[in-house]
Amino acid sequence: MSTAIWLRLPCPDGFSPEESLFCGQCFRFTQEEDGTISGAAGNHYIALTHRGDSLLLEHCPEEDLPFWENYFDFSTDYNALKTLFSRDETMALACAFAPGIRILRQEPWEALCSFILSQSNNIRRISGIIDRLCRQFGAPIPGAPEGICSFPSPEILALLSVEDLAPLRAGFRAKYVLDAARKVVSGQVNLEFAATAPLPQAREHLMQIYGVGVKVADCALLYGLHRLDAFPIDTWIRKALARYYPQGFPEEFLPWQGAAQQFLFHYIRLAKRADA
DNA sequence: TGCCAGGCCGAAA
DNA sequence: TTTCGGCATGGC
Repeated sequence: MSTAIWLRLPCPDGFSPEESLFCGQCFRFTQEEDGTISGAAGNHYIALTHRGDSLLLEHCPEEDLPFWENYFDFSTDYNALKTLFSRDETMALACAFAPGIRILRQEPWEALCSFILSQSNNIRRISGIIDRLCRQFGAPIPGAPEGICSFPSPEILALLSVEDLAPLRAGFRAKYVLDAARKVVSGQVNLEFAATAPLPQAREHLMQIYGVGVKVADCALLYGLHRLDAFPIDTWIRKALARYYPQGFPEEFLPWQGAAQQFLFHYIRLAKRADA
């Protein structure tokens, strides 16, 4: 019988791993009945339990702690953001619904690829496709349970064909992933440029990829490059904007409208408020 | 069983 | 410029 080695990672007041990991911004985590959450980001694996003001990390190498601190964006003051957002009535409800949400700092390629696969798809199936993608073309993560693999690099995917991706059952999205991988590897698409360019140029740059439109580009910018000014508008957000913000989303949220969108998305989608 | 999903592309009007 | 069908697949 093995003895678990636990590391304690203090977390900011109000942070919720459940709300952050299961609000539709990443697709590689699951939760057991006992509350344990496990999953992978990039080539890092984690199994965690939330206890008070800390995360208890099982079998986590100490050198991984900075990665997860950064991943959960512990350095950003979300209480200040929620205070700002809550000046608006609907956003106040959204922030109260899941106050523990944080915008995860995902790896740029992984986020881009994941949201290419997300289009016209549901979260459950997206998770399945990404799981098969990692198992097929990623590498085993040291210390992780068998079958938990890293997210495959664009260099690996760029060499594959649509036929190679058939086992993923990604449908028409497979050719989009390959085009993205090839353009990233060739340098035609530069994710570092997208991180710093003005939002319109960053969008346009990513939209060179076949199968990447405004929505997917903004998801890559928000979730992969932590550009909180990017504003992914999907079906739910479109409904919410039409219903609650016919005059447009509050301008004062502009620099952080992507973060605001995440609270709203989760609230509208789960509370079904758009049709209420 | 049928609807629809964190969209996008390309043709037609 | 706007509208709309098609695209693959499988949760619910």
